[in-house]
Amino acid sequence: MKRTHMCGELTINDVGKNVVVMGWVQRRRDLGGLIFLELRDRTGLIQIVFSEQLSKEAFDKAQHVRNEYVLAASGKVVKRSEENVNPNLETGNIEIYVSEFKILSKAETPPFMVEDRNNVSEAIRLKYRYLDLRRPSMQKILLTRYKITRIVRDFLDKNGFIDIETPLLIKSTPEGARDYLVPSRVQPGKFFALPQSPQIFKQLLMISGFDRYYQIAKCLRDEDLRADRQPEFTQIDIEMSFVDEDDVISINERMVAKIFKEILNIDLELPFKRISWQEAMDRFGSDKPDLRFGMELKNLSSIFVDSEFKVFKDAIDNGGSVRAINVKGAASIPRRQLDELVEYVKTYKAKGLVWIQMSDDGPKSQISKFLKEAELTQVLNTMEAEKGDLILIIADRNNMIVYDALGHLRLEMGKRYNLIDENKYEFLWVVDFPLLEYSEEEKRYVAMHHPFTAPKDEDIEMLDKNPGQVRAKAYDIVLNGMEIGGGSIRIHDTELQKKMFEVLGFTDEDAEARFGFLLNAFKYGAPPHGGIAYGLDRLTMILTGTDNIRDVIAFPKTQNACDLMSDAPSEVSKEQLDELHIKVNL
RNA sequence: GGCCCAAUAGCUCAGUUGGUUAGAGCGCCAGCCUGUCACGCUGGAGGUCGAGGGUUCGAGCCCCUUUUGGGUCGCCA
Repeated sequence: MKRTHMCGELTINDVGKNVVVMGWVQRRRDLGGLIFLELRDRTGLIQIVFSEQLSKEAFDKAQHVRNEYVLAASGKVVKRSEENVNPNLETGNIEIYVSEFKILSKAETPPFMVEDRNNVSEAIRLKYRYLDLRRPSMQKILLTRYKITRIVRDFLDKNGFIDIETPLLIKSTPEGARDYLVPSRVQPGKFFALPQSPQIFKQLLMISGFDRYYQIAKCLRDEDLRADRQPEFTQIDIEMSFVDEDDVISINERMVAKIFKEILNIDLELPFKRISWQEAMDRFGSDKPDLRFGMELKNLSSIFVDSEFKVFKDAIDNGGSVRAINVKGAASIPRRQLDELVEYVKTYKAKGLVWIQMSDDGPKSQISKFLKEAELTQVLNTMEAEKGDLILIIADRNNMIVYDALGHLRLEMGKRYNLIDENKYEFLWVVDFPLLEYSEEEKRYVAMHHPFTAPKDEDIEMLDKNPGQVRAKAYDIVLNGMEIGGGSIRIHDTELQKKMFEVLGFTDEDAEARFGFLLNAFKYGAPPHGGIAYGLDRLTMILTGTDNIRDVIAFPKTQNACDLMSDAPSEVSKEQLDELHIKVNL
């Protein structure tokens, strides 16, 4: 028997045809003298019918068929009578009268039913991932993922980009995330790293003159996992020569618009909004603001410069600030929930949270007695507070803590009060990131993006005296509060790159040992270049409406970075270790 | 590394203040059933209550440790 049709593709137009379908048994309904099976393939379901009249042999065999058996069934497509139509099934107006069929493969009773309404725990799903992936919703997600990459390849191809592979076994450059290491058998005691991204190689390809490059590239980072983070993930990696920020941004906007048009049939308005990193932090307390709702941060510092309320004044005097959000209509929040919010902001290192409830009897706050009448009035004016509102204030000596805590609080309150329209797609570019940030841990400046990001021309002179103030030619593309991609114009000048390494605290020897090959390459004529990389997994999450990165990856890892299906990672034999000259020290 | 949540039948869950033989739905097995479509009816099998220790006359339930899964902070150039 040769398959003639896919199950879900049969229609009323096929009535009368003799067809052969193949697939898995979704469900069996045995009425005694009549057996209905639903047969499933990736296109959908079709009901196939067995009875003694149609074929005694087939009917007898069908008695023994169970769920998830793999069948080939041959028979005639028949229109169902009016009263037997199943409106819940795509193919519900037809069925196949089976004259002959073959069990291609038997199946044990699966640990869970292969159906979307089944609410099976993720651990079980991951252990039997091949069964989980039979479910239509999972098939749809992976199909969408495939469509996205196809659109991307199409678009980039038409715009002159070339897909070039870069190596997986590369030099470890201990800057950034923790590397996955691979021991070298040939060179005892030495290790490769798996790439955190193809960053340096794509820059070298620009120096090689390929002009426009892309790759759907696996990236590996040995860091802890999150709902949107896997150790092994995929980037849409792009690099272009002879471009500035606007060039990169505009071609990417067109690509993203094409993806949204073809996947969701949504026409995005171009160009996307652009705001500076500073503005994003000031207004939203985040470098990836969710623009689907307001509740913007307001700076109250000027009100409290001479305040008698120590907490606020102290924050301001020490270079910090006092900022707040207004949660409209939340004044009647119970005390217990306010206490929870205090705990919530503490997870972001805020020391406390001041609230003002705009109750019917006027403003109520736990710090009322510390506030002067004029201060309160100014706060309420600035916050445009009305009866029924809840003002939440955070002060700290460290502005980043104020931003971070209040930014997360804004998101949390947006969620709690249902202010987020799930059908909206709010894009923006966040630009003018700081080039460097000071690391308390390492007591030095570290690159905010990566050490190859170019500073803005007008800020280069500050590199020596005021490195924290230098802005970068960097841009992130943000959608609904998620960073879906980021990139920059790169340094293409040996001297500037050396300068950058110097600011990062590398000695010449360090820089030479780690990145000497790149510095060398710059010597032989490097074009100005820049690019971007998207998180394909996160993009797919948004386009499929999932909030869990494991759902958009066929075979993902658990929070402990394990594969529950294959049981990786696992121990290896002594022989394998010996060959690699590795001794395990537990 | 820290904090929080969860773990009881194949799956999803209930299980009262610590008290008789741990339940339900789905699934599974058997029988009946010719228009079902989450078929129906009848009957049946199925449990190391994640693991280890403790308290107690008595532990699914309380305490400690631990494992696994999830969320999160740190971390993620």
